[in-house]
Amino acid sequence: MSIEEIKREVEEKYLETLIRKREVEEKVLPPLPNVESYDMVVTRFAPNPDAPLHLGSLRPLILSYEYAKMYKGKFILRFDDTDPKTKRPMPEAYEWIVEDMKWLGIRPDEIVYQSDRLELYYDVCKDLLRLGGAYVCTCSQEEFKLLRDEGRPCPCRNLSPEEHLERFEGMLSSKYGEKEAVVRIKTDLSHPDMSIREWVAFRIIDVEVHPHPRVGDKYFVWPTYNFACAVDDHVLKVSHILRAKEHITNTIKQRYVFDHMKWKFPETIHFGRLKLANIILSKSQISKGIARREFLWWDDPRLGTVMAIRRRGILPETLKEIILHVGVKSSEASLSWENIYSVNRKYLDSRSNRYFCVLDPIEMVIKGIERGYVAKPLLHPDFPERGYREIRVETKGGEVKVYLSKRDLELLKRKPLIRLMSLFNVQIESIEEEMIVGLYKGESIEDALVHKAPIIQWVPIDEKVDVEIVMPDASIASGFAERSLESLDVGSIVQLVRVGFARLDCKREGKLKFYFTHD
RNA sequence: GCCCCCGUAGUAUAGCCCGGUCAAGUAUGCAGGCCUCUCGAGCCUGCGGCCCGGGUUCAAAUCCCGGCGGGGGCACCA
Repeated sequence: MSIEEIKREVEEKYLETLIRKREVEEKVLPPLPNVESYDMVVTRFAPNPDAPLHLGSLRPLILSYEYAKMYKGKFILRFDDTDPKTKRPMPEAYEWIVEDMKWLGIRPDEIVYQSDRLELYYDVCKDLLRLGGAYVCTCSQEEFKLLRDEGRPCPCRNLSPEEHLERFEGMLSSKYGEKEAVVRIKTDLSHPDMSIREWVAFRIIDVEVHPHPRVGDKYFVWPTYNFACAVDDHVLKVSHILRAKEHITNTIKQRYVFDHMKWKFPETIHFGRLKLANIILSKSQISKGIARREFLWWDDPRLGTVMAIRRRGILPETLKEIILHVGVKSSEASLSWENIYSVNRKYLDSRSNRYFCVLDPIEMVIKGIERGYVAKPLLHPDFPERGYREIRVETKGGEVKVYLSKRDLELLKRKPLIRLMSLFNVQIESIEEEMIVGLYKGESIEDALVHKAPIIQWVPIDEKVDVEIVMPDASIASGFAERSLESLDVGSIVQLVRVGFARLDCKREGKLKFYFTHD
């Protein structure tokens, strides 16, 4: 039996098993705990819309969504926008987040804005006040901290619920100014973590100075994240909270609200932080950079925002695969562009058609040609059925002129014979500063292979389109590409042969502007 | 300083709960080869790891203790 025959037989007999194996290998999320005790799995993603989504947000987002899908449950997008002052929401960010999610293929079953729900939080607060689970504290911050550090109650703590209810009404009717009164949740006064002791549930914000982008100055008593989050996780019937470990103390704080109210606390999974090596994620770093004009915008190619990587041609499948692979482990994971690229390349390779593009162009004259040529390179070498492009070269006085890339100059110096891909072979005669001279050496591909001639891309001198590529470091590479690219739709991702994958970002003034994806 | 978490190859992940089937699997990376009209993809081979030290046990990546290393939290932020 020849090798071919064996190969064929194996494929025929075991193809099914091979395919099945691949399916099994697909990453499956571990089951969620205690699913049986809920009517439905409900998860939520709760961003503060003070910036667009970034790679770090993807772990809670994708995991929450995927788990809801896995259990045919419900997935809620909740904007945690209860701080008009220090983490003031960006009006545009609400839209951006929805758009980025849509691009990721994630459609929430419900969208909730916490800034619409202040009355609800007030109601729960009053219940809590009545129950003695919370109180209105009018101590100064300094006084309070002194007592707290010693594990002693402040003078407000033991006043009657009626008194606190009255004080709370006072807060709501602007009897107090900023920092003059807060609502505190009663906790273990001797809790080893100081921040947990008697944490703040409501504070007063001067909305004349800091209006909320959605509700303006309508409310000035704002719940803190921990209070609003606790109330909503219960009211929205969230069954499973998937959040990063940085939220562990918040989980402990929120549990006090549930305990006071006799609510059942959702199952909570804390996973480790996702660190992205050499990728800029920090909101403050980004907004400072934009203000200083170091970055173009939130989608600057150097940034790790979803907007940015999307513009560069990273696919949603890639991000999903990476997040599912990383999973829910409680240790930190550090990923780098390398990891993202290799997954993305896997998806991109079969989808992206091939085109020629030369960067830092240099002219080459090829002598000794009798007639004109039309090269017909395949759009994709693995899929001939997709067809080919036509690249025409004209001959004038026995000469053809094309552009090559200066990046190939070293290669040309080492190898006397080269092949212009899908066209013909050329013997290098001389290489000057701005001009290469070559001699036509026939069109046989076999010759080229025998001589191990490098096969390089090229662009005809009179049939070209200007191209600019925004590189990952935001620098711009420019050159020429074959004209068939002119009909490419904006947003398409192609492989520029021997350059790399790139996404067509826009067409402007006869110029094609790409964003470089990766090689 | 005080609380908490984590530690499998360069990176990520499986295994750890319920010790033996793990002389540790997978992906990526790196090295080499094959294939190919791309420096892409594919295929093949190789490199590389249970943080350290004790203990329990016939047997430990898996259980216990200690050390070391890494991370997080300590806001009227989310």
